[in-house]
Amino acid sequence: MRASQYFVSTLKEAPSDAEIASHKLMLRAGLIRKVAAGIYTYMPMGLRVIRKVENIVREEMDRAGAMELAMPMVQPAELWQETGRWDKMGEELLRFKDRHARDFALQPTSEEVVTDIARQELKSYRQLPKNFYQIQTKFRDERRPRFGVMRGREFTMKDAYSFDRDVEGAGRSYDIMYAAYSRIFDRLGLAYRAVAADTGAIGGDRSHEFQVIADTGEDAIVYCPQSDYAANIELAEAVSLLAGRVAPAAALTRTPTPGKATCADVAALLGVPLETTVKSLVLATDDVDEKGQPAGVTVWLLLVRGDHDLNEVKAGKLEGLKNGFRFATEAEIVEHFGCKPGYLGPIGLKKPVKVIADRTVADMADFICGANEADFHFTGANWGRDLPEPDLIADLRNVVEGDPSPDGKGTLAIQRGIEVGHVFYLGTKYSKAMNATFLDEDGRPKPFEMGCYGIGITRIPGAAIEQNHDERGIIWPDAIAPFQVVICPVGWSRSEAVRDTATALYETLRAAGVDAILDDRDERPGVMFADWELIGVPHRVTIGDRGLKEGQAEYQGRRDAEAARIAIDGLADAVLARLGARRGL
RNA sequence: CGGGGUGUAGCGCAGUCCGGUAGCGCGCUUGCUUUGGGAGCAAGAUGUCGGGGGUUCGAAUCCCUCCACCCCGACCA
Repeated sequence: MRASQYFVSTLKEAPSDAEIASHKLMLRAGLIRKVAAGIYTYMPMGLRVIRKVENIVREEMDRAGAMELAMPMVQPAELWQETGRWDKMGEELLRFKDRHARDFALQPTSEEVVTDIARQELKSYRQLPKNFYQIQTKFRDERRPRFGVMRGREFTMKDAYSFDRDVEGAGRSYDIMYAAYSRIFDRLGLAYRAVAADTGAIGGDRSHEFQVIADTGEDAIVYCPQSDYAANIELAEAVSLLAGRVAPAAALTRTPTPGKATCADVAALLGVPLETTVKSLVLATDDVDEKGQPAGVTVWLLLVRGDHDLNEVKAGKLEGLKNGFRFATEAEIVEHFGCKPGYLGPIGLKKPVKVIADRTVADMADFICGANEADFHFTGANWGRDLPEPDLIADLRNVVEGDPSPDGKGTLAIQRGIEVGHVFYLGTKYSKAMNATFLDEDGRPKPFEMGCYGIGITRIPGAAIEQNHDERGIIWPDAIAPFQVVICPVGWSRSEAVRDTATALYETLRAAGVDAILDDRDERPGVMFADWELIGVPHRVTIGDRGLKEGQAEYQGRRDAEAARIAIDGLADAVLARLGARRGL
């Protein structure tokens, strides 16, 4: 490609609505242009990156035995009504009517359509397993699109759906996809981690997220450097930090703590470690009777250690809370505790509440908690002696750096990550809802065991940039760079020798199958260097009269501090060798 | 959806408080000079001041209203 015939559109300053590095750099490098909130045009330079990502994904999906198809972006309401998602999904599902006033939706995912295909096409266990995938535009009408392509409304996703005859088969399909995803992210050249994830409303026990490691990631991922344990923060199991409860050593004492409403303030006032305090969180559930009518409110007191945070996902899985909970109102709190928030605790309740203690809290002795009286806390509180044992002991908190790994093999570390892939065992949720069955060996119809597997294609460039950039711009991994190498001739219009040498190198690289771009725009070197460093091309060859006089050109890797000199004699081979080293050839 | 903020040239911004008919930098066009890290000089082009309504002799500026976009939060099979 010759730059003069291509479209290079860089900006010195980023539009003010861009916040994070990847968004700013993608706009500045001319990869994307915004059309509306969360909706972007992929400019030629950006589309090259997307295509390279797609091709790697496609190759590995095909290698894993999946088959590509393309399902419609516009899907009829009828299919979505079969699974109930037409009504259950929120406004992320963009619904609209056609000219005949029939209801349609823009697909955010395609379980319904693919399950419909399966029930029509897959009649026998002999046809199983099957895995269908597509690389298709998705639409989710996010309440708040942000971060450019990281959380857009329109985006491209690779979504795959496996169909198996039984749970074991579905497990094999899942493992095949897990392995394919690992190959994909290896080839993309990104630092990533596969972590166990919460299975959400669908249930089941198999779900992994593929997270690209980046400090700016939205997700917290937990892993154990000493073992293969890895999970996202919602799921990561927090064990008790205490070996067991020790005997009480202190007397229960009502202690004045005027104006100290937080655990940190109380600990500071009393000159004790934060780890000796207990934090009280009050939740409420709205009960219903057999007829579904409102039947009062149950108030729950959740206790975590002062330095820990409540994990709402874990709380939401507990008996009594799993049908939905909310934070209690101040009126409900006063009614049950006789006190406003800030000095709440499990001792001296006005009305009964359900007490759930985190595992660590349940093992604590001589702890500090609110006295249910403004400006007072109890010190020296002990289970059994000063208050009844909790109604339930559960894992309620987020793990923190340094916690013991739940597999007992070391201590946990935490990194930030950007979710770019997700593999998920679905079971028969959709096949049962849509009556999608096949005839098994025994001649009986059985619902398909399904799995779904997504990769956020358009999110990957953003994640790659978050992970790999510097003050000058993007630093693409070779596999997804818009161009592998740029040739920068200094003095294109005034030196025939430069022109000839640069063109010869370009032709040779192209003939060797290298994705090279020749910057024949006749720009000054500073402009060329700044543009290609911003765009993030990983390799650069500079050719100028100054070097030619000495029979030399220059090579500089995007991460290199300085350029290296290369003899003109054998230039193409030397460049190919450097590209090969990075390409692993 | 709750809270906060911003809309002025392709991009970044000033001007708004205190009303007088729109400006700066970058980019763009032309010419000359320059030529290894975003060149210099000169001459130019580019605006429904987000839309609508109102007040006023006069509105980017004051008032009302609608819209778009951004940030924080909530939400995110």
